[in-house]
This record gives sequence, structure tokens and C-alpha cells, in this order.
Amino acid sequence: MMTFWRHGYEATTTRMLEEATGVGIRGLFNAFGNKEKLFHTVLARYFDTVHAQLAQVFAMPGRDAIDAVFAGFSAPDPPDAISHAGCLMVNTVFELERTDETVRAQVAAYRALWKTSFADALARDGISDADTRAEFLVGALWGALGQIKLAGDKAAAVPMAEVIRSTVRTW
Amino acid sequence: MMTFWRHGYEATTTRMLEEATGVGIRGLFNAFGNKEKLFHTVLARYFDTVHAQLAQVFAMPGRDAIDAVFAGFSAPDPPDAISHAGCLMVNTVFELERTDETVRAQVAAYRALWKTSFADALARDGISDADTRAEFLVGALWGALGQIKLAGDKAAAVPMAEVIRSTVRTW
DNA sequence: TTTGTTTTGCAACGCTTGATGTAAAATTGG
DNA sequence: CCAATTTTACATCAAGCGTTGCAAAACAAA
Repeated sequence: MMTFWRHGYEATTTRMLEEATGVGIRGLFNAFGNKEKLFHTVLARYFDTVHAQLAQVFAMPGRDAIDAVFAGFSAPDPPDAISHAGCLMVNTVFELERTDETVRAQVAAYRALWKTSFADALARDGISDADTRAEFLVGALWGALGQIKLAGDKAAAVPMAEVIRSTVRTW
Repeated sequence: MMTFWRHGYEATTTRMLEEATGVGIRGLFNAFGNKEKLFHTVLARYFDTVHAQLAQVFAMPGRDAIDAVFAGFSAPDPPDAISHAGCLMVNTVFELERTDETVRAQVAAYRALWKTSFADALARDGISDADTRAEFLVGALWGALGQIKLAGDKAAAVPMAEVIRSTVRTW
């Protein structure tokens, strides 16, 4: 997962996966069939990881949860994070969405996870137009991840995140 | 430019460029040196195109100009547009930023073009905190382009654009 | 241990990629 | 019209890719 995250799908060679996993190319193909299916498994794992994290964050009251998400850009990276690699799913959209339908569906599900999390949080706080505003928040979040990708630094998304937070507060 | 736009850098083969230009692979290499330099020329051309368009749009009063940018998502595509290909520069960030420094610089310049356009427009209207808010607008714009990439349809970015426009209006 | 199955190591395959060498064809300049 | 230069066409190169065959090694079951 880390290797695909860092380098993307195409740029990750089977030789790199050998080294990263220490498994040997023959073992990987026996276990997963081919590179594509292995990547699908990677995306599923990524989804589950974030899903678990979101469940924790959005257990907070709606406004606090949303605030916490964007406050995360100001916080230092945890030690095991891949700095400036952005989000694996967002990266994947730009690389594979056009060619791979399975991946497209997986990314869409991931996006839906975020959107409903936001929408539920807003609705819980009695915010009107929760659906449209959740759509905005997802887009803004993904835009912030684009900043990180370009600048190569998580801090680059901080100004944007601040405006988003104050916008949410006015709601 | 269209071919790189549609398929990205890596997925665009020299054979595809042959067919798209009708020039013959040897001619392309004689003229541009290699695929990388050809792509740099493509990005420069894209930059110039958008630069000229922005000069027109931002000749309007600040608030109208910004509104027009995001209103563009609701408008039908011009006939020669590549629907759901998003923005060549944004796409490129996610594909090449990590490996190619020249491209990285070109995309950064493109992003700066948008940011100063927004910041100038806001400042012209006497909006406070123009710089931070311009940063937000660029990020939000790029996020909207991500929506397009994922959904495969320009209309997918409309709800988000609407929230952005109303946010700008409250400023 | 013995038998049957799974996993590993190694080499190699077929294919596609970006890029060239070479010589004919087209263009240019006087 | 002719000589000098540029552009084309065609075959081809070396390198890297995902993937597989095969046999040895490791493991599991009894």
C-alpha cells in the first residue's frame, strides 16, 4: 500500500513490490492473480483504514468533527505517515479513473463515505442544505490534498483549511 | 496538447503523438529532442492559452470576474472542449510532480497565475485578507476540477461551485 | 517417514516503450 | 538547374514492463 501510495499505480513495478514486501514476485502473483487485482486489494485496505478513522472522528458532535478534519492540516504528521503523498484515492482518480472501472467504483465509494460523513454531521447540527454543503466540503478537502501534492508539504493546505473552517462556522 | 490532456503524460505514447499530429516520430524527435521536452512545450502552450483567457475574464470588476469563473461550471462546454478531462495542469500535478522538476515549476507558475488573479480581484473590491482567500479559491477550484475527473462530467462540480459563489458573496 | 500439496527461486518470455541510424525524398538558396 | 541542407520513411534498437514455466524447496497430513 505504501509503495503504490508513494509512486502511483503505473510507476510501481512488480520488482518494487517484491522489495517492499519481501515476498518474491511469484508469491505475489500466486496470491493476488495480477498487479491490477493486487491494487484493488490495496485500495480496499486503504478504504477500511480511513473508514475506521472516520468512525472515530465523526463520533464527535457534527461541528467539532468537521472542524477536526480540517484542523488536521495544521497538525504535524504522525510518524508513519507518507508526507506530501496526499490521499491514495485522490491520487488514483487522476491516474486510473479513465481506464479501470473497478478502481473508479472503489474511489466513488470512498468519496461517498466522506460525503455522507459530512452530510450527517451537518444534518445532526440542524444545518440547512446539508447535502449541497457536504458536496462542497468534499470538493474542498480534495482540493486541499491537491495543494499538498503540488507544494510537497502538508503546511501548504493550511491557509485554505482555515478559510473552510471559518466558512463552516458561519453556517 | 489534446492527446496529453486526454491521456496524461505516461499513457501518451510516441505512436499516439504520431497519429495525432500526422508528423512522423522522427520529425517530432528532430523538432523537440525528446518526449519530455515536447511535453514542456505543450504545458507552455496550455499556460499561454489560459493566460489569455484569464486576462479577458479578470478585466471585469473583481466580484464579477470571480463569479464568472465558477459560473463556468454551470455553462455548457464549448464544442472543442475535452469534456471531463479537467485541467491539464491539475492532472499533471498528480502524475509528474514528484519526478519532473521542470514540470513542477511550470505547474507552480500556473497556480500562481490563478492565485494572483483571484487576489487582485479581491483586493480591487476592497476585500480584506485577499491573499488567504485567494489561496482558498485556487484550492477550491482545483478541488472542483477533481470532481469532474472522478464523475466524468462537468455538471458534477456545479453544487460545489454554487457554495463557493455564495461564500464569495458573503465576503 | 512418506506422500501430496503449496510456496519459493530463477530464468525467461512476449510485448511495448522511448529513441536512433540510415538513406531516400523534399525543400531551400543562389 | 544544381548543390546543400533539412525533413521524411522505415526498420530497428536496448531497456523495462507484467507475467509465466519449471523444478527445487518447504510444508502439511497420516
